[in-house]
Amino acid sequence: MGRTSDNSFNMKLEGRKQEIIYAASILFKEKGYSAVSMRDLAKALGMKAASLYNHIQSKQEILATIIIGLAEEFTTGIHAIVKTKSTTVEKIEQIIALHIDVTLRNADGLASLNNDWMHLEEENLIYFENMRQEYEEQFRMMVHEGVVAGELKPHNIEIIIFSTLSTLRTLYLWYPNQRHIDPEILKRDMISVLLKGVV
Amino acid sequence: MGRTSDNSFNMKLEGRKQEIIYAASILFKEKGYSAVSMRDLAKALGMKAASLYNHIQSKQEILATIIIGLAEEFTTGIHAIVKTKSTTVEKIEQIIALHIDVTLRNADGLASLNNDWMHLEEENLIYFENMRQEYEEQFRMMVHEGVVAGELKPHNIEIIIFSTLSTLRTLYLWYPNQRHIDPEILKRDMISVLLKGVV
DNA sequence: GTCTATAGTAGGATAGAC
DNA sequence: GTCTATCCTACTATAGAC
Repeated sequence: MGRTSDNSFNMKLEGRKQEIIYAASILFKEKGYSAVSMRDLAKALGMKAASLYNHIQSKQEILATIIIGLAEEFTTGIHAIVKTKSTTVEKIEQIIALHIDVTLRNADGLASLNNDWMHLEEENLIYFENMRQEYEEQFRMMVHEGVVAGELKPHNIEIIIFSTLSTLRTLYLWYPNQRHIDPEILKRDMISVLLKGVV
Repeated sequence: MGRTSDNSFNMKLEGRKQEIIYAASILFKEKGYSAVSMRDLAKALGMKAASLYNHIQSKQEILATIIIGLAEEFTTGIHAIVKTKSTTVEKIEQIIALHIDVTLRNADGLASLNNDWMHLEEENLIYFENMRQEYEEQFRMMVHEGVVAGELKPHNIEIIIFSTLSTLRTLYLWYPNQRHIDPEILKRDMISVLLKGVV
């Protein structure tokens, strides 16, 4: 499956295909990509496995569609944030908001992005790894500038990056159990906890 | 495989079995339990798949041995911490130290605990889920007491628990790339970042 | 304790009827 | 667009020689 030879990632998918991707996201979240069979997926949709192939080319295509679309959202998002003329703290606040927004929209898909990206193949694996590395690099530069400017405490930069990103990346596991929290209040509290601590 | 009918979890394993568990931990971390075959595992150990069964009963036993042992370490650890007559902040500091210690000792195994626990079967799945729930409950009570006593800021308790645990649970992914950091300095900085924030 | 050989099952994917 | 039937491969695990 070539990345440039189809249109799976950026445009809206036809109805049936979108249903398949959506059902797959849920199953992949529960058991992981490798443990979900095409028969499992078909059963969840009330059809037979063979019928899936009228809508998708392969199991691999489903995984790539889920992951690459989300990775591109994060890439686009952080580029927009970097460009703004904000303070470092404001930029980090916007990154927290970005993760919360994406999580609210597609928590299930984020499970695959976090746990099953290594099962991507060929160009998609490389493409994903490059996006992820670039994302971390943008974040790293941001934190570095914040420390130099005296906005952030002079902690080990890697620890700041790790502790912040690990929390944001795991939101997909936690938020579905906390739907009663208003998203705006969640953003405010998350910003407060991550930036100012709990003591 | 019954939990009480063998001694896999608490005592030291014979040499060859331990090598198998160790090699499996690494492979499970890289690709996940379901995507690692017994042939993959055997190849990593320079033997044939059939030979593995002279040392272990099933693939499932390997997973359970990895996960249950670690879960019991955390259970024992948090019970000891709860019993101490420390302030809440001191207890949280001890929990951070506990996670760092376990991660230093067995980062690979923690990948299975975090990502493949749902592939445990029967009693082991129930046993694990109970331990995990109890762990979170102990943590929750601790944070609650800290807020009531005025030691912790009156944030949403669930957000504090989530942000702290998500970072500690993801240490296994991060620490192997940061081996140059002295464990004691890591503990100190992690305590500072998680409790007092970065601003 | 390791091997070869293989049983028995389940996986992804395709062919062709309807 | 969905189905049944099936191909081919890969999986976990066992049997039995050495």
